Amino acid sequence: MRITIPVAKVLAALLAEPDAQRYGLDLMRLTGLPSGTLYPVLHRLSAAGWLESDWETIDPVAAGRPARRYYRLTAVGVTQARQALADLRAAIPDDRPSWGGTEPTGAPAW
Amino acid sequence: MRITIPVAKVLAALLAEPDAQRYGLDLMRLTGLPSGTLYPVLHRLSAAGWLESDWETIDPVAAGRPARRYYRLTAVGVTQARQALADLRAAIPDDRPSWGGTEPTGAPAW
DNA sequence: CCACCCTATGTAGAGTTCCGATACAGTGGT
DNA sequence: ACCACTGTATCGGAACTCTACATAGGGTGG
Repeated sequence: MRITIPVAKVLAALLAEPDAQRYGLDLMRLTGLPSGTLYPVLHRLSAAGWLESDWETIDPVAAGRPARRYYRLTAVGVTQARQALADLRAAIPDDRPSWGGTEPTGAPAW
Repeated sequence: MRITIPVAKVLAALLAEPDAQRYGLDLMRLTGLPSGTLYPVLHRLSAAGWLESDWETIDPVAAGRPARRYYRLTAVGVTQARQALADLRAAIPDDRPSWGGTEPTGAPAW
């Protein structure tokens, strides 16, 4: 499973509340991803066994909207996602290299 | 400038020590990226004005190695890179929902 | 009744990015 | 002669992203 930024956003959204029922449009709002990015990501994660999903059991006519497909992390997915995000955060650490940035004419030693 | 994970790794490596002279092989080691990924990233960052670079002035015969090409962040690059990394970190927030250290193996003191 | 927006999932295709392989060039070892 | 090492760099196919678009039902307005 290749971790990219869209993938990481999806994993972060799912990990934030592992018990919540998440569906496509919901994740689009949480991650800010367009549907053309999100759904392929969900399919890849499912194919990799990180996610499982099933259709909401409602009558679309009665509910007045299309049925949702709910996605949730598998046990494997939770572990892998946590590891992947931890690795990613470790690779992009906070900087703070001694000097505080846009100092007005402070430039000391060099 | 599109921020991807390889791009972010390069920016993080350069921001960690903005004064250091960084060259390709050096950044390959720091970021773990292969040359076929790193050099296109460096070129894209240069084209975007975030990086500038020049050749090391040595005699390769006397030094016993090829000359290096040194890359460093421009003033614009420093600002943009900081912003980009901050945005990325914000997009991939820390989880820790309801987690008691259930790890049987090697989980240290925290 | 058609146009249009809303919820919802999903595909198409162009463009961008990634990364293994490869190239080049010089040093140095066996 | 051949391989390993330090360097920079490109090529090309696979993978990924994302703007459109497709589908489908409900509701509202002209």
